Amino acid sequence: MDPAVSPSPVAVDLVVFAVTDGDLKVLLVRRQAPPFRGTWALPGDAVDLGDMGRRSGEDLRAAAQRVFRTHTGLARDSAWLQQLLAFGRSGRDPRGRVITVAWWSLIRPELLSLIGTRNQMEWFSIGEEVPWMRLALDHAEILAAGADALRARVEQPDVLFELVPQSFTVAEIQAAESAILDRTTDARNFRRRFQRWIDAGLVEQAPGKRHLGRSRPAKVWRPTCRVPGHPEDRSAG
Amino acid sequence: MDPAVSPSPVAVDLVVFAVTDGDLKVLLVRRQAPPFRGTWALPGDAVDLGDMGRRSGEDLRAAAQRVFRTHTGLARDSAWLQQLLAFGRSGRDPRGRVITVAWWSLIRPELLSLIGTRNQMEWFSIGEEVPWMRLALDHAEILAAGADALRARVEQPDVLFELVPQSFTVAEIQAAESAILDRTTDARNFRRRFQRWIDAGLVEQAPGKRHLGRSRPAKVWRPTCRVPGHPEDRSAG
DNA sequence: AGAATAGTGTCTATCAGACATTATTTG
DNA sequence: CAAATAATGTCTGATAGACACTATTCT
Repeated sequence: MDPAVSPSPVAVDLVVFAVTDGDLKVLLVRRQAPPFRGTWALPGDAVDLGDMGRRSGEDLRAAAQRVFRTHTGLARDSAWLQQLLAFGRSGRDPRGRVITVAWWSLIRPELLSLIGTRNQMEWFSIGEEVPWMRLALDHAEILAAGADALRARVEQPDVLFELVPQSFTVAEIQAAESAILDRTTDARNFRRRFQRWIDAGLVEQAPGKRHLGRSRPAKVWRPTCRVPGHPEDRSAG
Repeated sequence: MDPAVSPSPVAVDLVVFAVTDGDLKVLLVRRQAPPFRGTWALPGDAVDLGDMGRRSGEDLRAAAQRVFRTHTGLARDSAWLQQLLAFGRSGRDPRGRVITVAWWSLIRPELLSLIGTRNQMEWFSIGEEVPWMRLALDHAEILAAGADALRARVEQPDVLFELVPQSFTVAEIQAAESAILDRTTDARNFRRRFQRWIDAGLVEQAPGKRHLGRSRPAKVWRPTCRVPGHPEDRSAG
C-alpha cells in the first residue's frame, strides 16, 4: 500500500497521561512513516472499518485499545480510556481526508516501569518539555484539548485514582492533583476533602503503612472495590 | 447510488434542543430513505470527505451546519453547535460501517416559528414524548448523551442564553433552566444567582419592560454584547 | 381594594482558602 | 531531643437551599 495514502478515512489518536516525578507527562512517539516521519506525535492508527458490509471491522474503542496495547505493551484491560472529541478539519492530514477520534488515557505510575523506553517513544512533561510547535499534524491541538479535559475532571476522585498506585497515601494523591493542576493546594484543605471521600465510602484504608525517611508513617488508602477500571461511557465504540 | 449503501463512512447527527411551553424539546425527523424508513431519527447526513486527495470535502463543523440549515431552514450562522462525541460501534448502521460525529445544538424560541412544521419533522418533549424505543439506529443513545451534556452545562449562563429570546426576563430564563433540569428552583434563589451574573457583567438591562396580565411589569435583560453566537471549540472540524 | 407577578432580604448549612498545632516515627 | 512528615482543628468568606416580605401594575 502506498504509504503516502491513508488506508482508512477514520483514525484514533491517544492522549496518554501519567504522573511521575511530580509532573504530568504525556506519551509521544516518533513517527516511523511519512508524512511527518521522525517528528513527535500522539500514538494513533487507522481504524479498520471493514469493507463496508461483509467484514465488520473494529469498534472505535477496540481500535483505541489496540493502539494502547501496541504502544505501551500493557494489557488492553488495564487501559482507562475515554473519548475526547473527533477532529476532522479538512486538510489536517496531508495523506488525504482523515477524521480522527481522540481518546484520553490514564496510566498508574506502577505500570510505567513495564513500558520502559522501547521503540521511539518518550514521556514529556506537559508543562515544559512537550515540543508543542513541532508535533505532527494537528496533534498539538488534540493534546491541548486532552489536557483541558483532564484538568476539568481531575476534581472527581475516580479520575485521580487512575493516576496513582492502587493503594496510596494522602500525600501521594495530593501530589498527583498538584501535578495536573500545576498549583499546590494546601495539604490541610486537601485532607479535609479526602476525609469526605472516606465518609462517602469512595476510599477505604488499606492494610499496612508507608514511611519514608525518619518521619511518621502514613496510612495507606485504596478506592473501595468497584469493578476494576474502565469507565463504560456511551461512546463505547 | 444504491440507497442501501452509505455514500460515506463518516456522518454527522444533530441533537437540536429548544425550550417551548416549559418543556425541553428535541427535533426529530422521519427518515425518508431506507434503512429505518419512516422511523423517527436525529437530523443527520453523510459527510462529504472529498476523494481522498484532490477534492478536499467539507469540514465536520461545516457538515453539521449544513444539516442544521437543511432541516431548520435557518441560516447556518444562527446555529449554536458544539461537538458531542463520535459514535462508531460496528454494526450500528445496517448499511455498513458508519462513524457518526454527534453535535448538540440550541435554538431560541423566537426562531421556532420560522421553522414551522415542514417536511416530516416534529419537536418532541424530552421528558415524555420522545419515542425512545423506536428511534432509528443508535439515535436513542446519542440523544441521551446529548441531553446529559446539556444538563451538565446548563449552569453556565452562556448555554442558557441560547435557549431564551435575545432579551428576556428573569422569570423566562429561570423557566428555561427548570425545563432542562426538570425541577423547579426557588425563584428567589435563582434571582440571587442572576444578580451575580449582572455584577459579573454577563447580562445588562435591555430597554423596555414586559408585562403579562394584570401584574407588575418585569425588567428585560440581554447578554452583554459579545460577538453573536457560535462557540469556537477546538473540534471545529 | 384585590389579584397577580416582580423584586429584595434573612437564616442556615456546606464547602474552599488561609493558617497553627499536635502526633508519631527515625536518628 | 531534634528532624521530618502525618494528621487534626479553627477562622473566614462565598454560595446554595429554605423561607417571608415589599413593590408595582391591572381590574
